[in-house]
Amino acid sequence: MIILAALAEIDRAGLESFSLRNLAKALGVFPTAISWYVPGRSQLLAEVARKVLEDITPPGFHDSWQGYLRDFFRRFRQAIRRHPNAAPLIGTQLVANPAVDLDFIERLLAALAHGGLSGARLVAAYNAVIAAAVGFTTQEFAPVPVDGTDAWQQEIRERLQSVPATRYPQLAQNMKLLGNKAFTLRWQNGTESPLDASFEAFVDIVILGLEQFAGRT
Amino acid sequence: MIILAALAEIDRAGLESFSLRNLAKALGVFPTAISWYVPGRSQLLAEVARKVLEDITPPGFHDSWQGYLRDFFRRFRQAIRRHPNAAPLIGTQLVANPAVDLDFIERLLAALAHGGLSGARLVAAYNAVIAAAVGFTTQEFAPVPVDGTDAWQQEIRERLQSVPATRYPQLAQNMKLLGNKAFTLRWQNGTESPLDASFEAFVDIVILGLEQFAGRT
DNA sequence: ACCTGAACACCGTTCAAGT
DNA sequence: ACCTGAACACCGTTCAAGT
Repeated sequence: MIILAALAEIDRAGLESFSLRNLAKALGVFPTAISWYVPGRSQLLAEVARKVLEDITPPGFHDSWQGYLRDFFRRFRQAIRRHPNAAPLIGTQLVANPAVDLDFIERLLAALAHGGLSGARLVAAYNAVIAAAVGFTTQEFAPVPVDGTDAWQQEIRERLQSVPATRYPQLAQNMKLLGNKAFTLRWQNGTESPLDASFEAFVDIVILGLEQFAGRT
Repeated sequence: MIILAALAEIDRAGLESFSLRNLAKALGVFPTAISWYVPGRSQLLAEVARKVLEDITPPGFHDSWQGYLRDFFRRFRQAIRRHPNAAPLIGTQLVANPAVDLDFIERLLAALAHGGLSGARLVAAYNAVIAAAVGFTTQEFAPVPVDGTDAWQQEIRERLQSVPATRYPQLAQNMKLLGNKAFTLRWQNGTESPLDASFEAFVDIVILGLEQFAGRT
């Protein structure tokens, strides 16, 4: 399967240096042979994104719709954790996938309907769940700049430590908690420094919000 | 300013076809002249992403921390709405920006602290807000595949309409509400078909969730 | 059906040279 | 300080040709 080979290439060498020619080389084949299997580069990457997210539909029964959502969020993150180099593909390629997994959507809608949602509010809640899952994971596993040297890391660290407490009281006070743990204040991504606690809290927040949203008339 | 020129190029021709050589041509200059101003292509795109998100810090005073958050979410979306072609840059380039806007972070933390959060829970809430904003907008404005022809659109539409109601009751029942309005079931993105109502509901859900999260011991 | 092989129009980045 | 100009090693995609 050419999609698996492409994903393996991305896992190995990263998305930045991925090319159809390198893929062809890895397969021991001429560059132009790829074109026979795949209509184009972007379509191949879209297939890779789908491959990464396959099998995230929570199986079996759950004690509650909240439990189902929690299970989904964790599976979604786990899927990207296995292929962090492909993370940038997720946010962009998921737009409108003709062969999207209808079973997945049906079950997610069913869970939300079980929570008391229907109609336009059900659709809004569905979008909220997808947006939340995509947002956290793409951020957590977003690639560090190629210039991610030690000097570069040190610079961010020092910049955060030397923040003036008079102008930035919250930043100064929570400096140690924020460093490498808060989005836009990190020098490593989720591969090296996972945000487990933050993710669990995020899932809590979204589910709590959905509960309230469902409870309102 | 070269960053503005790059952004204008992306607005005009799209991110897919953006290249340093095209940018040079638009500036009436030799391709290699670009290298004098910018260390590399990816750094330039990172600067573009920052440019798009500048001035999203809500100004002045707000009646509540919830109001502040709501204002932020809307401003964030508005910023991307102005440059939808640059949307794919947001999710991936925001990782760890050395010259990130500290004023923005301080004020967001202050708003959340005002809501009763502190310490690790404050950091988690901060991450939740960023993840939420990034997630919805990158999804909403994610580029349609280059193959987004009429035939392609028609295919998704028909596929959704012919869903078997026995196996997919939720999908079948909410078919009209989901088509072009639910993530992964759209054939247009936010530029042509904005998800205003869904976004406002999403903001509600996140803020409601944060209220609950802050209220728990 | 599947791959080779040559070719085309591009691309980012280098480095020396000009002014 | 700022740009030219030539060059390098790449890239995706085409199209005809082979088997």
